[in-house]
Amino acid sequence: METLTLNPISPPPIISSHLLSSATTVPQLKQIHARILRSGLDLTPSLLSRLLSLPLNPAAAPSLDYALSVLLHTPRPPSRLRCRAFRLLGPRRAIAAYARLRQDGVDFDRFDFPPLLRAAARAGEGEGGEAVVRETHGFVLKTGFVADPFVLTALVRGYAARGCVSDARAVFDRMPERDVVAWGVMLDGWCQSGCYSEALQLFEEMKSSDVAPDQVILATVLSACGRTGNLSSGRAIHSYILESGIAMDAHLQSSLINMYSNCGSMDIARKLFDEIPVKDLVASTAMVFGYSKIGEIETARAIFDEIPEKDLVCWSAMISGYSESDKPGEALKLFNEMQASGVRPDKITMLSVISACAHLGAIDQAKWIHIFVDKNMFRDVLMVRNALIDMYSKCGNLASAWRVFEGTPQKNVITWTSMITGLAMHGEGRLALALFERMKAEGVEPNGVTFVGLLYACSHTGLVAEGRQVFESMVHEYKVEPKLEHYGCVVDLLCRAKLLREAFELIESMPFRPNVIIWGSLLGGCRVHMDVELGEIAAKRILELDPDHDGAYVLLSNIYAKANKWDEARRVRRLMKSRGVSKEKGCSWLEINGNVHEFLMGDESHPKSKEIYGKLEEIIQELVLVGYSPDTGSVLVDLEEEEKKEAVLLHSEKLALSFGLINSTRGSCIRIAKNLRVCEDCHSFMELVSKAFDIEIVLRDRTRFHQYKNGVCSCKGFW
DNA sequence: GTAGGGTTAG
Repeated sequence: METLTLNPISPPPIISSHLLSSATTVPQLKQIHARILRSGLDLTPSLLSRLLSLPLNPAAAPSLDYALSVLLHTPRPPSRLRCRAFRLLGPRRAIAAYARLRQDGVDFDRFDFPPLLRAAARAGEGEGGEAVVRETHGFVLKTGFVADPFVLTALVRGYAARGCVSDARAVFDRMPERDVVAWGVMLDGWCQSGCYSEALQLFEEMKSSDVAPDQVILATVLSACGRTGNLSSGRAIHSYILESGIAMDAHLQSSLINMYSNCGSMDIARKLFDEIPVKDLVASTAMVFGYSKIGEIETARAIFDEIPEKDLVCWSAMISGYSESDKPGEALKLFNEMQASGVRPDKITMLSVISACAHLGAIDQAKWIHIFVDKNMFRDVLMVRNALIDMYSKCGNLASAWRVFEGTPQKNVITWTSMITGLAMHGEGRLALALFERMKAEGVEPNGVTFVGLLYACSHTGLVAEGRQVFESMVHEYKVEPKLEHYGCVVDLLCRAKLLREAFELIESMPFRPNVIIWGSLLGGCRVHMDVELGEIAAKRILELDPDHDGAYVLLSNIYAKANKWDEARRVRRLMKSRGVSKEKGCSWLEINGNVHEFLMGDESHPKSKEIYGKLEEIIQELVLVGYSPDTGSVLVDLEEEEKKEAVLLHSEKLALSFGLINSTRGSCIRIAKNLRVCEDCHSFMELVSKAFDIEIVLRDRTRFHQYKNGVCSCKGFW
């Protein structure tokens, strides 16, 4: 540490000006401070002034604490120093300083408020930010002279940042004069609170005011259009820009591209993007995002690869693109590449990576990412914890999900919803309902997604009465407007409970046009509980909406086959073939020692393929002894019965299970993830294997978990 | 006052 040579006999006046101005670090100033105290002279204002002009590191808490304590020991610090202190100390200390100064009866002036309000805007939860905004507002009302545009704009921002957006609007409305910045702050305020239609409304007001929108305003409002997928408003703004002759700068160009990308209009986005001579990083990221969203992940990757200097945001966009496009393995690979290139992830990147792990369903990867989270200071970030809860649930590890959940002190609605949904996925419907009671007791308001989870919990556990009651309370007690997916859950609930006719009536009477998912639930129910007539209707409706829906053909044909209507079954299959529709290939994943192995139906590409088929043969022989015979009801192709048996025995989850058995010992657990729903034969196969081989099997299919133990599955038949 | 990436469901 650098030290200053102090002459112990030098007289006090020299300490004051010369030494103070030559100090360049906080430790040096501290030494001088000690001398000043000994000298008996009060030089704290000069000391404070010098201290606040040093480059104080915002991350260096000790020097900021020191600055705060000097400020608090300075009697009546002048306005200039108060301002600088509010700016430099960081939100928490700035608010503490303000509280003390107010107690000391300091007369604040209009220069104090903007930096103070900025601190209040940035303060964390529970640090008193909102109180500061309200008190400042009180000052402004009491002393009319403080009502200058800077203070009022800062107030608008302060209220908006604290989530009090209607208070912000009230201040904004009473401003005698509003410049373009004031409009911008208000506009941003609505956007930050997710009130995008109000933002658009405000933009309309602005157009008829005497202040003309500039590039910043337009970029903000375009972003609002993008976030809400409001293509028509976005296009109108595009026209407005062209008509009003506002200069198209790089920011605005990127905002436009982003708006079109977000609205799924990739043709227009592409055209605008191609017109840019030098590809802007932001515009490229918007393109990567847009192509990922419409499922053109290869095109997204091509643009991503062309970006010369990749920053954190574009890496994250590409990672999340893979994660959302059913390519979680690629997402994790890219995450490793990102780190190898020296880019550090932030919490938003982590959300995508954790979500990728959840989609992958691989528990070893999940544990690894959790360790990564802890090592990299993301442990206490609520959003990250929420994502971890979901990840563990989806990886079949409910106990770990629960541990993260209970270890989260400040739970928000997403925390509760994730845990409720996790319990639902694992067939713990009653626990999910109990958790909802706890959530209510703790005063957390459920949202629409919470109710999806709860209804889902009921339908996957066969709790019909409870499910109806949940739907009732959602509408009447919580005033959550039921959306299509809520009706979908109720339809699912009724179908699983064999109340097919009632489900059909609900579909016909609900205030939405049913989509393929809703009809699919009914069709699935008809398949399980055998209702040919309703099944035909459901399949017909699905194929009207989506002629390429492979599941509809498959299920309808299964229904006919099960009802011994062979001609009909064949007709459906021929129709499917003539329309060129093919069934999505079954695919299963199995994780061994951190490596994920992929199996397709009838797959022989695995290096240990021979061994796998040998093991499968052995398993079948053992199961036949306990009465197993292949159930071919789910086989679609026109085959002889023997060949069908063979086909069902080649299902991807059976191959994965064989490989799992080769690599595990009795009493352990095999985890398999599958892209489709598990078929009836595989389901009973797994049950039998769990008993015969004394092994636990956790199978995640498209909709839920099946945990096979000692011959029984946790789904109790609801699947 | 500034455009790009985000957790729960489907």
